[in-house]
Amino acid sequence: MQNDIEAQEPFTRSLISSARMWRRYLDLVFRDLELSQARWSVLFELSQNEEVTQVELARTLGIEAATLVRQLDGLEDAGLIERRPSATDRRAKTLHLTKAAYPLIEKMEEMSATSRTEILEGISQQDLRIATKVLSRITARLENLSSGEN
Amino acid sequence: MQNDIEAQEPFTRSLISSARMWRRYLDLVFRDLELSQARWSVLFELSQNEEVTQVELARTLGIEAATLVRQLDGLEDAGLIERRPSATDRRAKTLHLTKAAYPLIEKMEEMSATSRTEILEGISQQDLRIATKVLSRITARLENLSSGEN
DNA sequence: TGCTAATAGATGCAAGGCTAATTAGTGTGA
DNA sequence: TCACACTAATTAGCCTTGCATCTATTAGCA
Repeated sequence: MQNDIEAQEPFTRSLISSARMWRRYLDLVFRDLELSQARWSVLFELSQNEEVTQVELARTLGIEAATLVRQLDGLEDAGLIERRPSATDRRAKTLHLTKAAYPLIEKMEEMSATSRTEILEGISQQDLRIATKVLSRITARLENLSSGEN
Repeated sequence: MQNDIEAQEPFTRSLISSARMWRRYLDLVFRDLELSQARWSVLFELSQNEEVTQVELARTLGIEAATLVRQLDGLEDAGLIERRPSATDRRAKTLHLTKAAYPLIEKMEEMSATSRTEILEGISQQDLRIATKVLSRITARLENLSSGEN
């Protein structure tokens, strides 16, 4: 079934290092805006789906809730988001973008799309679709593995 | 040419988060050996290609030389590698595995292969090959972009 | 009802990554 | 040959992430 195990090793290396390099490149691109890739992804996710709680947001981002706390602290200090007490659960807080966030998000989305196109240039839509499918599957699998048998 | 730009966004997200999760999983798997994914990848690369200098190794790993320094410090403290002065350039040092490293590398390679198979289970060789190709291409592209236009 | 489990958010600490700056050594062009 | 630019390794300081732990609150069950 897995008779081509050798082919798997380069995959891991490419995955981890390309992700790191991509992140680094985005940090560079966003530098003038004083925001990192990490914070940008929080803002972007919120713009797609506001009013969520921190745990929910952390889950969709695939990071720990504790990690998110710091990003939110920074974004709140920068006046880009607000935490409001949840109406239904006094432990929880819901997250909201401020007015200041919208133009920034728009600009970052542009910059991010531009570099994406730049980086993915020359890769066929077909291949990209397959690669995306493979990566999603891996994410799902790792989610199971990490939580399941802990 | 890029008439399906929308399809690119999910790719970035999947890439960055699957890489993060994969790394986390490997850290967990290696925990008993007191080594992390980061250090393991240094050892593995050295086992493929010994006698290189730090800059060279950093380049093949896709990390900054400054980042590598700390990994090497740790590996040297653990008695797994040695830094020796280069014969041809007094600024440079060449890297070497110690005898203690080999059995450890073998064991880690096994563990790493096992989890790889586990994670990639159910993905066709064909798709995996395409995904690998896409990732390598991205790595190459990012290398150009980051160095080229500073 | 009242005790115990689980959950939401926050905090402390360590690892890994990056950039900027420092030190030592090479190389090159006038 | 000598001054200046470049390169190899290192250090310091910052950000992102993770795990472990804590507090407050909720929810489940006896």
